[in-house]
Amino acid sequence: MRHRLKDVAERAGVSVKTVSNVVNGYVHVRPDTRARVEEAIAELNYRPNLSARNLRKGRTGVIALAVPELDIPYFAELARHVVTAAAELGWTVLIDQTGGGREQERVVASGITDHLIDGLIFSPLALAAEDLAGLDGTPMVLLGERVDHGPADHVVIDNVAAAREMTAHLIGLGRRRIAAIGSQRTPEGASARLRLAGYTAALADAGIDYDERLVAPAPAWHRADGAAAMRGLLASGVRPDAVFCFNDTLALGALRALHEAGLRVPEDVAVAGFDDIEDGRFSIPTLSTIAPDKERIARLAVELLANRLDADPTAPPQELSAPYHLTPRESTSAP
Amino acid sequence: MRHRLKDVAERAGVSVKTVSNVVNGYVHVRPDTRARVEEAIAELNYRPNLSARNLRKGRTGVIALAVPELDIPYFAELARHVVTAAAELGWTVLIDQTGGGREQERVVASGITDHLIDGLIFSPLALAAEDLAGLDGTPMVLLGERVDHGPADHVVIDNVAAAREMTAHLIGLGRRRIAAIGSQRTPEGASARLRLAGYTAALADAGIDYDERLVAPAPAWHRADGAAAMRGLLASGVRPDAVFCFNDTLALGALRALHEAGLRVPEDVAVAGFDDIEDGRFSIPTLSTIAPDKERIARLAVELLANRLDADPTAPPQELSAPYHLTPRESTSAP
DNA sequence: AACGTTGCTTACAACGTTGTAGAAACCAGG
DNA sequence: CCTGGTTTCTACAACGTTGTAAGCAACGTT
Repeated sequence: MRHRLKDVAERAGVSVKTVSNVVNGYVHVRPDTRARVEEAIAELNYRPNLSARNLRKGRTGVIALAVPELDIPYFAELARHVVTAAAELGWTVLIDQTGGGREQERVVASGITDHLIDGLIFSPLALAAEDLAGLDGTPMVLLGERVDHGPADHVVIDNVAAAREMTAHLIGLGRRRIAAIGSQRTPEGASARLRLAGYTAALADAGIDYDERLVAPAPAWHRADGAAAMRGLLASGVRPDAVFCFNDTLALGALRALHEAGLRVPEDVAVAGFDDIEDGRFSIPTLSTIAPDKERIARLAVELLANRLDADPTAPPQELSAPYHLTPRESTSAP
Repeated sequence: MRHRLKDVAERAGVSVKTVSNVVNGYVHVRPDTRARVEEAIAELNYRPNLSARNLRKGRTGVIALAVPELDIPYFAELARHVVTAAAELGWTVLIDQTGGGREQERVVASGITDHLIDGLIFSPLALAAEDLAGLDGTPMVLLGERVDHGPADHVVIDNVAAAREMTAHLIGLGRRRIAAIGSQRTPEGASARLRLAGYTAALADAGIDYDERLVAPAPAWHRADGAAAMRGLLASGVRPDAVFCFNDTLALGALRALHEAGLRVPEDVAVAGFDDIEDGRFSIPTLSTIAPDKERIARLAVELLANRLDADPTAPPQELSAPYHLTPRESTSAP
């Protein structure tokens, strides 16, 4: 049923290698030979066996993208861009879902690199630098937070600056009791730490005292966590007039909790998020956010990988920064 | 840098095949030999070359999941479940994004099956039965709409019954002018046709006349399309007291448009969706929806694939049905 | 006529793995 | 110590592809 080069060769009356040459677009093939071969290929509906080709070439044409969870919209949107950018280079993307635990991420980082993929784009939550030490072979690009001076390329955005800018935006609306949702004390919370740092820096810039009671932790960054954190803040009796959520799903949860509490957004409480996911453009109210250039992030990651594959694989790791911009919407509009 | 069976064999002082036997858990290996080999494997950090193994075995351990768009939450959630179900069988999932066009889907259906994957789970939008004819080899499971009596297994939910049930639910609230958003006349719109059929059936059941002006098409099923369709309905002067959207993202867009028009949900207009995506549990108001059992769908699909791979590959195609249930939330609560 | 040059094609080996078949070592029972 | 059976191990070939090197025409140049 499934044909091989040999079958095509017999049918066209040429050698196996000539068929291979036609398939690979080698120039020195007589037009009539090429035509005969192509005809045979079409008749047999021949398709190359990629495993064999990979074995021979040492390349698979497949890269992996590992993200914590696909149904977090940010990662899904990112995945789309990575798939698109990779397709332009003729690569297929194998998407892996780590679940975000450190152990699972370690498995992905070390395990999946089994010759099946040429490279890995990895958006880790929990992974530490030492987990990456001694990984042989497969080139890797890290997305998001720096795994401090790890041995791999990475693409980041300036979380501190972005968080600071968003907090300053809230202050600019005249808000003074600005809560933050999403802090994390675990080692996994690298993004949380940086965004918190931006938040406190902006408060300091404006001469506003940091109030610990206004900072709510969130174990994960799902809608439910945002809603729970917001309810917690309201129940504790602090009365924020603005909330900076460390990502958009948290913010959507917070919007929901505020709605349930009968508070108006932005009149009573302004709400800001981070990530610019599609939902935020249609939520009620629409959500102000930090919009990282996801397409750029994806493209840079793919290019870094391509570089490491084609050029010097031993070059020192690079860190590239992707742009973002603050996108104000209804949830922080002036009343 | 990267080691082969041969390297391990030399280090352990045994033949290549013995190492292979150890790696594959073959029983008749003396404990001390096994120990020596395992030690060598550990020292060299040996990992099998999957391309070579695949070439030899004719299996890759990879299945593909092809969906139109990853950043449509329904597909992202589905993808998560498929990845989880496949992992239990030791399979890796390669996720492919077709974009939903017929030509692209045809390429995926015929092209990706290039020996790189053992099977394909495919959620097509546009694909027609004739595109699947004459696909050799790779087993495929279709999700969602039946490609009429195509040559492949598929997992469906009863769209007509579900849509009918939801429409009846709206009628049960006392609504009589019930709009539908999401109809499509293109051949791609198989889901749209079935859900529309359920809608009209429910109207007929209740003795309500079908009013064409209440049915709004949507080229795609994104939030923006839902919002646009809703605005269109309102602008046209029809005054629906309920809207059944053919999926949740359309419904979220419709909620937004209603909000902008100053209409209250559910007091003025009840809104219902389909798919039960996470957003709908936190939107304002929360969204009534049809909740298909996504986990079940994923599991059935993976099992069908496993069956076809391990058991009789020539068995006649099966069609399995997954359950769903109507989940009422705020957007259709009694005023 | 002998010579390189170029264009086209081919035989062979190799990529790293595992199935097959069989050799070697071991064991138990006579 | 031999016999027959089991356990343990190995040599070889094969999976389908492509790189290498080399062969064979056909050509134009000396």
